[in-house]
Amino acid sequence: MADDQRSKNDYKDTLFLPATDFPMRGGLPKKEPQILKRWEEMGLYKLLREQSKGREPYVLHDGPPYANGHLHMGTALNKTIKDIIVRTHQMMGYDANYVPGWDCHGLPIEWKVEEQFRGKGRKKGDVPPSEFRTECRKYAAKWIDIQKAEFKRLGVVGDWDHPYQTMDFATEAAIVKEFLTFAEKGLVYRGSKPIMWSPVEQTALAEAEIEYHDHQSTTIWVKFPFKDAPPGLEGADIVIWTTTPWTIPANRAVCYGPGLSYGLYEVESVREDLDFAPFAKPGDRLILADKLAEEVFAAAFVARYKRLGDVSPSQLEGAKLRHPLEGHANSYDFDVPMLPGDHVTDDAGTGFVHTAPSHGQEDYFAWLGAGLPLDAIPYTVGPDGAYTDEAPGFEGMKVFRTEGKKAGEEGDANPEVIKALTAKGSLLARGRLIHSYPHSWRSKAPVLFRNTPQWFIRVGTGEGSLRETALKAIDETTFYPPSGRNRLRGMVEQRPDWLVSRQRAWGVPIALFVDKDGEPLVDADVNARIVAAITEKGADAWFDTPDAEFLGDKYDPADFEKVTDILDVWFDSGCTHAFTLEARDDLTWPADLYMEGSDQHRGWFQSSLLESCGTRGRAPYKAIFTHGFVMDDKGRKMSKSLGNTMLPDEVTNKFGADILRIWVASSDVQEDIRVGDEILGSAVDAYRKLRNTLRYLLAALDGYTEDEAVDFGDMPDLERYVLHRLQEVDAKMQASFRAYNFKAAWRALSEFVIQDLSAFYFDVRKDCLYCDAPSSMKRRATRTVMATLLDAVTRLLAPICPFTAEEVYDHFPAGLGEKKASVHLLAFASVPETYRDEALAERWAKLRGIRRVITGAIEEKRNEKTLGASLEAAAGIHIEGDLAELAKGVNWAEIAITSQARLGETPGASDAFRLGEQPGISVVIEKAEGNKCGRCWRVLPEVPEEGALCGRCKEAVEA
RNA sequence: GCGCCGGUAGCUCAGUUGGUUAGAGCGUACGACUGAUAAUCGUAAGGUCGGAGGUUCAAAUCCUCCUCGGCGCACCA
Repeated sequence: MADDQRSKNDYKDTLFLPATDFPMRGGLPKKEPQILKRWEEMGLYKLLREQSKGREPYVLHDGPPYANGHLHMGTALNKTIKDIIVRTHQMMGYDANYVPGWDCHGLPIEWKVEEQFRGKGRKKGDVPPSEFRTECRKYAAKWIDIQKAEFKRLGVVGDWDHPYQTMDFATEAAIVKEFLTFAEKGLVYRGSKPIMWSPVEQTALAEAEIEYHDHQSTTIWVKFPFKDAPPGLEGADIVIWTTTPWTIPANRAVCYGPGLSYGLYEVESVREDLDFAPFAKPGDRLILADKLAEEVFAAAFVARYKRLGDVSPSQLEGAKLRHPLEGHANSYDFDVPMLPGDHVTDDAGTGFVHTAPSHGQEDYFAWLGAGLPLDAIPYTVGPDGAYTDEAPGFEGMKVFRTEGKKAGEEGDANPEVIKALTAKGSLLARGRLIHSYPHSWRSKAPVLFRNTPQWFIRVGTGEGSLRETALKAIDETTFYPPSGRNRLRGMVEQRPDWLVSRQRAWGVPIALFVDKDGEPLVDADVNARIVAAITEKGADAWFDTPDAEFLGDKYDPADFEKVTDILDVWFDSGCTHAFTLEARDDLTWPADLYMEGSDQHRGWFQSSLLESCGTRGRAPYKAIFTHGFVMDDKGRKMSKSLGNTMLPDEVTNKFGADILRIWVASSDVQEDIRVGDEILGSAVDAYRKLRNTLRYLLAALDGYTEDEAVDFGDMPDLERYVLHRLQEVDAKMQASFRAYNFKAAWRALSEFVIQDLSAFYFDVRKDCLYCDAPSSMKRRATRTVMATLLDAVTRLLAPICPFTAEEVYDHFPAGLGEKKASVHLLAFASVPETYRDEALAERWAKLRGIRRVITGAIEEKRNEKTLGASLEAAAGIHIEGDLAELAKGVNWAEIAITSQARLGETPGASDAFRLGEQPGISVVIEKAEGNKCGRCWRVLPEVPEEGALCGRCKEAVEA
């Protein structure tokens, strides 16, 4: 026994066992930062650009993330996909330059900075705007630095030293210039729109700045007489109900529901058990929704009433009413049209909706939808919540108090309006209601919808409109997936004009002067001075520079008003193509691709489209790719409250960026994708398998040089088959990369590596590799193929796992492959088309089918405990039909890793092993006869005694 | 509520113009090896293709409804 042991070890030294210092385990969390550092030091990005000078450009234009907060899985997904796209195109031979960018302006940063100031005991109103903006700028810059480091950690390659930032002075100026181009084209106009307004803080509020609290409102039922009553409705009044009496002076229409059932009612008697006289009088004729009549009469203290007949909505069509305040302060003597509206229901109220287009979204749209003019909408309430002179008779009265301890409480407006209505006899009833009402989350005071002047970009409709240009541009764009086209198209078809003004501080100014008629001044010289000033000093220049300096000698500042609103941040990001793609020499316009989450159909894809179509007549992109959102492992949205969140940082720290990237590459990113421990676990498993296979290749190729290489024509069938498969996989992967179908590429790669290489080719060739003499043609052919595999697979892996590919490349045998400073400076390998041999592939597919029967037969013996290693076996194979011819001349012992094999013998009777899926093949496994070769472990009759050498090994050892 | 997208084994994905018993890899179980060894190899068990109707000789695939989930729906990036 001791002797056997020794001789075994002796022969072990004569084997050519794999050797490499490439570690089995990646240790990615530690190793990746080191590799990153090296790339940084060698200036990889710069080397890439220098090397690809003159190549056809491929431009993926980065949609800017918001410069606030750490990365989440969604941003990591986004940047990883982009990086894979950029890297694959670079390796396919393009100059794929990637310039990342950031969106810096906007409300979320304002909030954070306000918070900072409040922390120091300063209110926003106390901080000079320029100081406030400086702080916003600092805040954004801080997060850009943090995010930049986080993006780099994911392995994203790009011009991180020169990203674009929407807050750069030159960029702010460029955005202003773009906006002024719209103005020059006559596409900018001042309109009007009701927005949430806090009179206490005198600011517009976003939906997210609103919270809802119970609020007690005075409700009123108001009668509107007909101007010319439709036949049969003479003397009847339309009744509305409202919780905001103060909006009555702004009333301009009454909406009815075209699908509701209405009736004409008459009051017969009122209650007499009261200590006051109800407003309603016997004989009053009222029109009400049938479902609500009873309720209304109860509120009006009507004791008895009768229904006189139906009122069909069609009778109301086109009817005109008189304002309930008609004659008050000698005013309100205009027609109040009745408008159909689907928003009108008979769930509450009267079935008629008091419509004040300056105080409600639905009112506003009902008004515009009826084709009524924007400029007929009054501004009845000012910034302080007080009536303006467009509310005659109520000027200066406040809806809510805005000063002192009682700020937020009801002002004079409601009581005064009610008084006036009562005087006119227009009031039918009044009451109180506690209901949920929007309040400012800062001051907790109630807010109101207030009509304010706003700036719009005209999208328009029909020939020559921006909408038409945009729709045409959508037709000319390629969408991945194709359904994106309809989605974007639908949104562009539906959307209203682009509201671009915001009453905020942190953003690019709407740098316009408005004349006395409300028209923007369009003058090239003035605009040039504005752009020059902002280029030099940023947005502050617009606010701080005296008007005269911009207006020059031609205009009198007294004739113009300076707009102090800022631009919608979507306009900023809509301009990235202009100030990045167009402005930089190392990029091209339009972009080959915009790649973002599907939410950007409504965001950046659209704002960029409109901006570019308005100024340049076409889309700034040739194609759009959309990805889905990151969900938890059950497909649910991630949220802090559910506790199912995961951060990219946790993934890279625990597993490494390459693992995160495999997760991305193996998922269907065009849909929502899931992430969780199990899912990342499979990415880790896949990684391990891949890494080990590459490690095996490195080890098998220890000491390999080109001198050893064998010509394709001189290779055994098996080698040619493997090269065929490599060619197939390479072609498939590159085609998939081109179509942005990474999961197909990943699948092709991992199935090839696992099934064809690890489980088949390597296993079969192990004996040859370890035991044959280095001079043997077969062994040389094997190593030639393995060298080709290592080179090609490493390159194919590089865009997906840039860190590991680099590590593998570092360990390449000295005599192998193209030498560059980094694997990322290489192109994909050119696997020759001549490797393709479909007939050979078909043959091997069948041979592998036969092999499966043999392995199955061996397994059966193992289960019977009569066999351990497959080398203990001798296979007796019988094949019927066409397959028999095919199997001839194949070294089955080698292919099936048995010691011996005989083909074509009479099938073993009933005990022969068969597989249902491989009909006509039967295999009998027996113990191989002979002795075990002490070196290669095959059991052969030629081996004189147990542990001695077989003929092949003897030669190899002696050579 | 409205618009768009999706639901195939525990997980990630294939399923070509509707056409044999719906596939692969991973994971799992069991086993082998101990010369890829915290690796490698083998075998096996897993699916009423979200549900219900319908069209058809034939449906994961086409139609309708339902259900579950996602994105968007104007001061929010």
